[in-house]
Amino acid sequence: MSREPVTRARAVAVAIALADEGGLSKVTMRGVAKELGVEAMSLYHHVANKGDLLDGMVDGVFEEIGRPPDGAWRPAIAARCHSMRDTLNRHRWAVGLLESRTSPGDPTLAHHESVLACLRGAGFSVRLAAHAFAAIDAHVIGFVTQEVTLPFDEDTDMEELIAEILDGVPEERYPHLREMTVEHVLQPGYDFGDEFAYGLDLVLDGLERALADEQR
Amino acid sequence: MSREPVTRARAVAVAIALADEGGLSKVTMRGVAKELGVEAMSLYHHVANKGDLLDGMVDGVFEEIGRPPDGAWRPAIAARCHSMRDTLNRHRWAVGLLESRTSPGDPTLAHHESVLACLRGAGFSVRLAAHAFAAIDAHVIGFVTQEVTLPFDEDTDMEELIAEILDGVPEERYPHLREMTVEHVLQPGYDFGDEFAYGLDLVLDGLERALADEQR
DNA sequence: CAACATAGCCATACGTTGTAAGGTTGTCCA
DNA sequence: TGGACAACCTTACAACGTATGGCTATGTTG
Repeated sequence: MSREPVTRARAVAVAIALADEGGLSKVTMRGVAKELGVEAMSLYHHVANKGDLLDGMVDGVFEEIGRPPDGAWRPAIAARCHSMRDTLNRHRWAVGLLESRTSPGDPTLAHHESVLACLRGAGFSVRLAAHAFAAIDAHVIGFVTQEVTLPFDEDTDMEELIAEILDGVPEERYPHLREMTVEHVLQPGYDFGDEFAYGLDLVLDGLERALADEQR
Repeated sequence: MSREPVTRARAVAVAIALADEGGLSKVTMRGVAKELGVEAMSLYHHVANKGDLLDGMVDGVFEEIGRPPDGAWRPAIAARCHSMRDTLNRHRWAVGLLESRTSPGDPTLAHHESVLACLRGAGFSVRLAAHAFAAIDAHVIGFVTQEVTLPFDEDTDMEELIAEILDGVPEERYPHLREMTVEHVLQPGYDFGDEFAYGLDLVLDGLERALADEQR
């Protein structure tokens, strides 16, 4: 394919592209190598093993996530959370990797550092910043996990999907699930993605209050 | 190993046990079969394919999660969230499966039904119940995802781990990360798990307020 | 009782995976 | 000129999911 020399960065970039278009299962040493115009074993001169390649992909994703901009902490954090959600949705395979790879590289650490800096700079104590950090990322990661599990393939036949869903959710057995599906989820204009901002506000509201308490 | 006839339920149970002790990668058709005293292909008379087996594992996990008990909604929901966290921690492979398997079985649907029933029974409107449902599970799933990624293997040499961490988090490059590690995380008595309740309260506080608003 | 269907299990085989071990080629410096 | 080194390749292996096609008990039916 290409003729530039192989590098770790190029291998990671190709792996990300492959995963984007065909899921994580498309990321094989042979597949990445072929895309680079090279044989599988040649990759081992640039990455230690497949795990190392996956670690690189995680770092690549974190590099894409916008850091909290300057200014008041709340809009700054909200912006980076929305950016994180967008990025993780653009790379649907990434949420899964987050929890299997446990050796963060520099881009990942640097991103976390920037979030922490934003909070501490806004007057959060170390303790409250720790609370905030965990709660905020839990919401983002958890929400995207739910989002990625939804049975939408971006272009699915809605009629058909609806029939299928209602078929799998019989009235008698799951009355409340059914009620929510029919009266809310299937209503025109409903978008599960909107729940993201709602939940995020819940968390940020609480943190705002906690910060005020702390500074009282 | 065993001589009772193979069933889907037994296969799923063995798969869960294997995953618990050695991670998801120990779950192979051959491995599960051997544990049942049978050859790999025999499993296909009881599960459609490996994906079906994994779906069964997810359902098995949801069966283990306690449903919201009777009584006031807030303690009920909190109890089921703590139960969910405990269960997902007992089966560390499960969070990863949640987001890759998209065809919930009856135990999974029934569990969600029970949560929804709790909220609706407490007076949540359909719309607010939808907000709550998404926000609550986002927190639980997201938090456990973070938890599972932590570099603790339940019995790791702390001294060594600390040195390793501090080595990977140089003062100059990640001052806030360093500060948090040294002044907070590495302090005696610190337990990341405690952040779970804090974040959950943030979410539940917000929902309580929203419910009050709604009923005003 | 004989004939046959079915359920449950197994043997063999194929293509794909990660990667160990070692071989080839080309470039650059002593 | 020679020799080190980097980049790449070839071959090979064990383990994976599963398609295909058996085998063998048990039970059902004429």
